[in-house]
Amino acid sequence: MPTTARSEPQDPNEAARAVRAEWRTRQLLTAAARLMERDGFHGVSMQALADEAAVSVGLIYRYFGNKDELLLAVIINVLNAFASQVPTAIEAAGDDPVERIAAAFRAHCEVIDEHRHAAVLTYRESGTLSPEGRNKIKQMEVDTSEPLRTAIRSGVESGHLVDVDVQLATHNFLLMAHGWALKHWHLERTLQFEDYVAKQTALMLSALLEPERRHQYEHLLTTR
Amino acid sequence: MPTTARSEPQDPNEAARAVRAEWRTRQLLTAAARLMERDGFHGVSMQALADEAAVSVGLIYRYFGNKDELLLAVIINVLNAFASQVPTAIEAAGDDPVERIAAAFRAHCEVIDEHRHAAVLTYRESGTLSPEGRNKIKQMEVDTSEPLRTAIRSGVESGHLVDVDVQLATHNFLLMAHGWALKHWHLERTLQFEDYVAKQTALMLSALLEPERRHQYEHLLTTR
Amino acid sequence: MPTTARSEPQDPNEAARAVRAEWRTRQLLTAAARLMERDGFHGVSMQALADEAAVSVGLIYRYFGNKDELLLAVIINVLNAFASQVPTAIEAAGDDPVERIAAAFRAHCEVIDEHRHAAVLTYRESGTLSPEGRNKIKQMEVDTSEPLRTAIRSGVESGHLVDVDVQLATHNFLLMAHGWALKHWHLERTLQFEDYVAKQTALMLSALLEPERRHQYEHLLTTR
Amino acid sequence: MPTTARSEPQDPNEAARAVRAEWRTRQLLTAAARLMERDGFHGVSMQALADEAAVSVGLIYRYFGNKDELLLAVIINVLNAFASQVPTAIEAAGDDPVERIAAAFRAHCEVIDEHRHAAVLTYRESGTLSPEGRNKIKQMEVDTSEPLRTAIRSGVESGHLVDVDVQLATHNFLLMAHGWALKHWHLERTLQFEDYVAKQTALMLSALLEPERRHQYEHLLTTR
DNA sequence: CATGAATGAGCGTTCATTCAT
DNA sequence: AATGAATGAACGCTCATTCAT
Repeated sequence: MPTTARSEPQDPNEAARAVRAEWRTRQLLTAAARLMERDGFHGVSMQALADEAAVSVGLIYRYFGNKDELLLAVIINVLNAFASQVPTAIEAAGDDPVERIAAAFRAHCEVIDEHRHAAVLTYRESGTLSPEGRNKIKQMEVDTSEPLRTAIRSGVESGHLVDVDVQLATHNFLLMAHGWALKHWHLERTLQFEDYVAKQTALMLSALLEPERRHQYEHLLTTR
Repeated sequence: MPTTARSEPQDPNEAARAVRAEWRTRQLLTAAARLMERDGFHGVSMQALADEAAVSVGLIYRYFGNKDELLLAVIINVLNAFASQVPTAIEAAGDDPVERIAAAFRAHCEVIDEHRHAAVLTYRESGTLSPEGRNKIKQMEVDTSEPLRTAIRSGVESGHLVDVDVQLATHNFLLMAHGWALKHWHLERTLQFEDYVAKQTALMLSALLEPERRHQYEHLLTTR
Repeated sequence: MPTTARSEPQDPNEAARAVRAEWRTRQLLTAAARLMERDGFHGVSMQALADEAAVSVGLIYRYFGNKDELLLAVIINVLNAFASQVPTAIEAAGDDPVERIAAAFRAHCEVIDEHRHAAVLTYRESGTLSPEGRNKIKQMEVDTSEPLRTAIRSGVESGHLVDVDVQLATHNFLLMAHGWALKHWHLERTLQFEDYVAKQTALMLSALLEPERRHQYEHLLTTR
Repeated sequence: MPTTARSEPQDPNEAARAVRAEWRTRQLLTAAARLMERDGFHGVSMQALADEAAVSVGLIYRYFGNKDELLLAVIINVLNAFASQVPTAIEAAGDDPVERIAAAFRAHCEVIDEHRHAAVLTYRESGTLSPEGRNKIKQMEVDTSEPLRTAIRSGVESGHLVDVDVQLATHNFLLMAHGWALKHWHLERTLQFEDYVAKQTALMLSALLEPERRHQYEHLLTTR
């Protein structure tokens, strides 16, 4: 047992261990998301999760304090994806306020599509979490939707959009993005992701765009 | 001792019993919806439900075969409210296609507001149901949204609305109606029901209305 | 409320009531025996019994204090049949000791065949009874087998039978009689009641009869 | 740290675990048999069983899928004892058909005496089992009684026994063997195992033996 | 680091029994 | 006499969690 303080985690063993741990965490998170979407949080036993991830039950507890923390981690994992992908997508869209809104919405939809397994958990199982967990999620949801909200606010302020309730517009975009995950039976099973995004973008923009700006965004308003 | 001849096979005892049973059912349904919204289906034990409804555990099983059936009944109860309230509201709106759509949307929102406790369960807990239960719900959701869908289709066919994907438009209206129940933390807590309905109606109509028809519906498009 | 002591239950109302009660008791006992044989004592709920007998649950408790008492009554009902049928059959067989034994065995078998439903309960469910109940049954079993035991003892004392252990011989006859009720899968399903009785009688007598007496009982020793 | 190369794929850990599991199974089976004989299958709760075996309820379910399976296992355990002990005893008896029958009967009685707790369950609780379980038991009972049946058939065919119904004779021997477990109150409490076996053997053989063979088997026909 | 046997609180459900009508 | 709604203790069973190895 070394008694010297080490400020640098430079021991190659330790590095390997960290890599291993990271890999395990991801493996467990993925397995958990997959099982929980299919069977719900309460429908997945720790044993089933261990089997799916090909580890022992005990090991799960080395990485997550308890089952609730695991759920929290799964949800946070999705929210982190928003935090990392949405701003990037917005920046890549350039300076045009409307293009940035469209890009933000598309990015939200893409994250949800990629994490379809876990995305529904946000709706379905958030009530299961501890108050602290719920607050954390709540804060993260506010944070991750901030770029979209900001883009909309900029659109209004720049005069590209009509004077709409920014909060409500954000809410609607998010609703539509999550609507893809809920992918309700109302929705034709034949409706593809690209169609969904394009059509919903067109619909929202045709309501939000200042009439005299519409001709600039024909490519967003037409869906063939 | 009845002195009047009755041709109906209605024993007064039996009638009283039926009333009592109906009352119990409603009492249990309400308690279940309230608790389940707060704690989720799995978070509510039958004992807790019995306590909330001030009856014994055993009695619940006289009215509902098991916990799943109780959830099913709670959900069906909401869907029945749609089935009874939405068509009425549409008829009361007269013959104008756009007014009928607005009335249908408002009716959906009202039912959800009245059953706010139970409405979220449709989203959150439908995965818990048996396949048969889920199919029944699915069919009922399709059926109860049919009046709205028909109203939108009529609007398109009469030329009041632009040529939009009817299915998707329905999906969006429903999403917005349920959005009131999910009433996400994104939504200002100060936004009142009337505001929500009016603003969402205005938003959707401003996207769907044929431009030359817009002036007829200023009262729906303006939200003060 | 009559204050005069009545030693005679001669009130016609009361008589009618007694008849009714007797009828109810028999109805319940029969239903209970039938259901319990099929599903076992624990497999029959009071509700199921009430349904089978077409009465209400509550009524059963007017006639039997509780479920255990009902089981006791069903078993006692069979034992009473032994007590009434076996001595009669023995007397009808005349004075010959061997004929009396054969008649006693046949009578035991007949009672078991007639009450096949309830007879198995003696074996299967006697452990369920209260100690007092079990003692009562035990005593009744000893009492009802007494005539058979006495017949065997007479046979030994009169020199018709070899000097066998009377207790054990009785045990064996009873075992064989109950063997018909248990009617194990070992037993060919084609073996009829008459065959069973005749063959078992022949077997036991061929072991018990004094050799020089055998020719007198050819009709009991031959089974075609 | 094993230094010897082992060609068997036997991990010492795994072996130890198997031993432990085997021990647990036996521990639970014994406790279950003991309690179930005293209180009947339905009279024994899983908690009571856990207490008796000094384990937790949950652990029982690691070894037996449910309560019914446990009962099945207890019964099968006895039947396996027949399957292993009866044929051995018969072979040890040599070639004489009558000696083989006597040995088979004695072996049946011995197994029942050793498993007195569990033996009664075959009679009392077989109705509790699932149809599949019952069929399995039925088949095993037929199989385990086959050696005895074969021995009797050989006795008849070799002319040692009179021309008796083999099936029925088997049934009677089995009935007598189980009679020791039921050990009815009719039976003197002072009758010892050896007496019982000897006397019952003598009784059956005196009925089944060809008269001219009897003198060869005086040691089986005399009981003290 | 990794295992999985072991725990026990808590669940959904049943059913003998009571009692107001 | 007869009903059946109502009770609640007790059951079989599950599963998150721990800990000796």
